[in-house]
Amino acid sequence: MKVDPQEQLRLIGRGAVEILVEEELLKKLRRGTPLRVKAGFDPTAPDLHLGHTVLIQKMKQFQDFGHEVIFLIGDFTGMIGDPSGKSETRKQLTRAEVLKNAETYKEQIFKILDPKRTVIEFNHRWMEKMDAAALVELSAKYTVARMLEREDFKQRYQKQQSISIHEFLYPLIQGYDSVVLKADVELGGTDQRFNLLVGRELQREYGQEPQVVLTMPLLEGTDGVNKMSKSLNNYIGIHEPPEEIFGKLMSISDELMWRYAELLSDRDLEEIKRVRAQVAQGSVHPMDFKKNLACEIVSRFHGRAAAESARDYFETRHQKRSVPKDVRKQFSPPDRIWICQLLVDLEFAKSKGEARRLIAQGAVKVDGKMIRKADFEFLGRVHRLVEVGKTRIAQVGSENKSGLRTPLS
RNA sequence: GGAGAGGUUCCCGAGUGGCCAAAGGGAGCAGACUGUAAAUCUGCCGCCGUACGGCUUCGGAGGUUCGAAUCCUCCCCUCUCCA
Repeated sequence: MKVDPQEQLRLIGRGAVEILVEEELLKKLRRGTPLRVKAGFDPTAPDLHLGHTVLIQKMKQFQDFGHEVIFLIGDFTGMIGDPSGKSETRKQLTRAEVLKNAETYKEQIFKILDPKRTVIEFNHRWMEKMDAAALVELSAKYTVARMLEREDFKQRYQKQQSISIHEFLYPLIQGYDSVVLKADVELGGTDQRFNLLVGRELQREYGQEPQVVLTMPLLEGTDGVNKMSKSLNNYIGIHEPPEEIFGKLMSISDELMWRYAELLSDRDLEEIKRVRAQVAQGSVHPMDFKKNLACEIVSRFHGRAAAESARDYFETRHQKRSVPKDVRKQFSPPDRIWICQLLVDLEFAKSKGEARRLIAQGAVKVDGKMIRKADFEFLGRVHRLVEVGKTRIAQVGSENKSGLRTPLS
């Protein structure tokens, strides 16, 4: 696809928080040769969630314009752990684990990116060979004062929290990656701003044309406050079953829904604005818009059909309050089993004590009837269905006798 | 090297010999209300087949005591100031 540089710039800028420096990007685009666009990812968390996709969609956009995308897995920097947020020293992954995670990444990113225009790199490739002298040379190119400019370091320093020397190496190495890869552009979340700018600085030091830095907003998690992350358990993973994604999207707040629409939807920004106004004046129900948004996102990763059936599932389960046709979680119970034990086995409760509490609170139903006493016994030959709260539901598998299982779609 | 402050349950944070499975807040879960929205209100929130009780937990290892998160010894870790 040949698109006029001006036009490319306009489209690339959409949704971006900032582009440093825009004129430089335009200049690079005008050269007409494919740009090398880099973005780094953590090797420890191969489960991509919607937050990651904001960035990956941007990479895809570059690809669509004919540029080359470098998906950099920071397996060497992973040893350090990016200090943004609270960092613990991470355990080092073995080569095998890294490769396994990389496979998972591939499987997931290629739902979005074009494999033919994507290069997957690992920074251990050059970092492992770097000797102490070279590292000293690299660290001589940056100063402590400048390091402490980084918001996160500054704060931790002020709050009297520890900062290890090796954490300073993180931005340095990430920047050095750009030198090695001769990146023209580096993409990242706004939290990466500092690191990306170090890359510019270092490229200059090494006599290269500095990369353009493009930052994307961080997507808030389902809580609407913190950035989406697995460890905060406020994430929606793209590998999750369609019903799960759909359900999670339906439970975000209306306010957050607009944010998601803006960052995740392909819809025109103007259109979103228009619907928002309609919702405000009451002519469109927010839930309808939310359902459509959920459909759009689910179908991106699972296809149209799956999205439709996820919608059906949602409607029967939560609006009609009945049991959907396809209950994902099926199991084969023994002839008789203590209900609390069963709830633990199904992972509906963490312990029998918790199961007991759930029952006491009226959260547990068997075949649609609320269980009131914790000594209830589930009879494999009689009972068919277990529910906990509104989202946890499992039924006795009709054919399957092989024990607990969670069939894929 | 010296002086001081500190490490508590998922997180923050009280607790300085028994009334402590440990205040309070947050997160989480359930219920009510709803549009499974948000907000709000209520309950739960270490484990054990429940009540009674038992077990494990307050950086680690020992010790004192009828009894320790709380006292003592050693060790590990973090922060500040001085050299």
